[in-house]
Amino acid sequence: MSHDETATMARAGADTSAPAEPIIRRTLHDELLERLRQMIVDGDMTPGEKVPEKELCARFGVSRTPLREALKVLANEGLVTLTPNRGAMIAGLTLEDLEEAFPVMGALEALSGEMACANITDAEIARIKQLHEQMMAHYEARELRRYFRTNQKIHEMILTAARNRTLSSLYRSLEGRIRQARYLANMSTSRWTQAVREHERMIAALEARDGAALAQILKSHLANKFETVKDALEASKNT
Amino acid sequence: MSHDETATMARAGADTSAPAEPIIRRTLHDELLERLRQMIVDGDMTPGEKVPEKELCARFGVSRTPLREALKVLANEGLVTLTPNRGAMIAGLTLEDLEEAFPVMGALEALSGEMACANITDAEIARIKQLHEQMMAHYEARELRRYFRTNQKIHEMILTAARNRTLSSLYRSLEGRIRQARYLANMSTSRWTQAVREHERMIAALEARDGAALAQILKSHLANKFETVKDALEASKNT
DNA sequence: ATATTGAATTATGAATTCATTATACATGTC
DNA sequence: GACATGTATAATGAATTCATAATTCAATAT
Repeated sequence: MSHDETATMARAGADTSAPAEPIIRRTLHDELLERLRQMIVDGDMTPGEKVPEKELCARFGVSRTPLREALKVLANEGLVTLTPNRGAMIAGLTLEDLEEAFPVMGALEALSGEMACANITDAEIARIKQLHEQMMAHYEARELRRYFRTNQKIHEMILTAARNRTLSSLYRSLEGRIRQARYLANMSTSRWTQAVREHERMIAALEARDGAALAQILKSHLANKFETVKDALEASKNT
Repeated sequence: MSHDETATMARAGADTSAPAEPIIRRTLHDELLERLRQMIVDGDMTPGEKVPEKELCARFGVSRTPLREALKVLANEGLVTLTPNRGAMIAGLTLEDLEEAFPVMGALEALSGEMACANITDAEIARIKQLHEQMMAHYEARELRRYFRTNQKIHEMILTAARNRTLSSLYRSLEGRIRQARYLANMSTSRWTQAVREHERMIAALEARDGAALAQILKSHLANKFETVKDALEASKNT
């Protein structure tokens, strides 16, 4: 090392006062948690299915410890049920669960709309309108899958505009549980049309920054969604 | 065994079709989870404090595995923060956290009131009125501690009357985090009086089963509570 | 042939062990 | 004397091991 290092430290070497960016280090269980949650929510593992501890360990190349830690957290979130000495199962969604979850989601979604109107920027509104146009195109083309993804993005953005992480995290947690139900296929044309109309009213309320109106629309929009999910659930019961 | 056992099975032996009551067996981590949560919420461990894994293991007489499983869940709930290789700390409640949590709690509490009015039985109303009388007595006697406990019971009962476990669990989770703040001592007399008045209006709305009114009262009641908690937090910051 | 009991197998819950990382302290250099 | 570097200690994350409970399957009795 050169003898004049301290005197010239700030000259050539990296600026130690602005430490690049902290290396993000994650623990295994945290990584697993995210992946498993994604798998369940995306339907890679269907409700009622046992969670094969051993297989998953092999698949992810980890030992049982972090996997089981992740499972405990998922159980706490309600995505899996954990029976002592009998391991983990993917939690199924009963009709009662749905009937409980939806009013709560309604309240949260309404709040999200209200707060979004109070905090959203013009740029964000523009971006949402843009997504809305995209979504309408998917509707015209009857591309259910893409419609759904864009739809979800819009709701995500409204949630983000509410600027409330507590709200976001609670809502996402509930939303994730619903998504398991795979209700997409069951959406009738009339419901779809209705949903699109509601979305148009949403955009209008958002532009006017009319929180109360947006809250109301979101609430009824969710009721519509509830019917779709309920149909799908009852249909799957009969298989 | 007697030869006529199958024919007379229900006679003398235990009735196998109604198996008494299932033995409730809990896992260690589940037990720990509950205890730790209680300890944190009750303030036995103050925010910022490190969680001494080793010591707790000794205290509860368990190994680190179930303890750490419980800590992961608590971290997910937001009660502790878990930094890789640096262990667990009791999560502190910043002012921002509070400002985020309260609107959400408001929405949930309002929903709770609405649903309670739709589902509550006369017996439950009677019980709540009884608790209310008790609480008023504690108010007159200026017994803050007892007042608070009875108060909490009343809110618990309303939540129960809403008949929605999803709602209950979300609300309790938020409520628990707030309770860390130890805002009790800071309640001014005027606020206390105000709170009592609000409670009287609550009871009236509940008896009339006026969901909208109760929702509104609960919401503003919570806003009042928010101010108290905020004061306490700011006061503790200055120490 | 069917049902029930008991042994073998499998898998889970918990403890222990191992390796890695952070913290505390001491020594050396400027 | 202050700061940095190196070393020792302690604690954490993850793997492995161990014990116990559940499931499976075969054998026996009805």
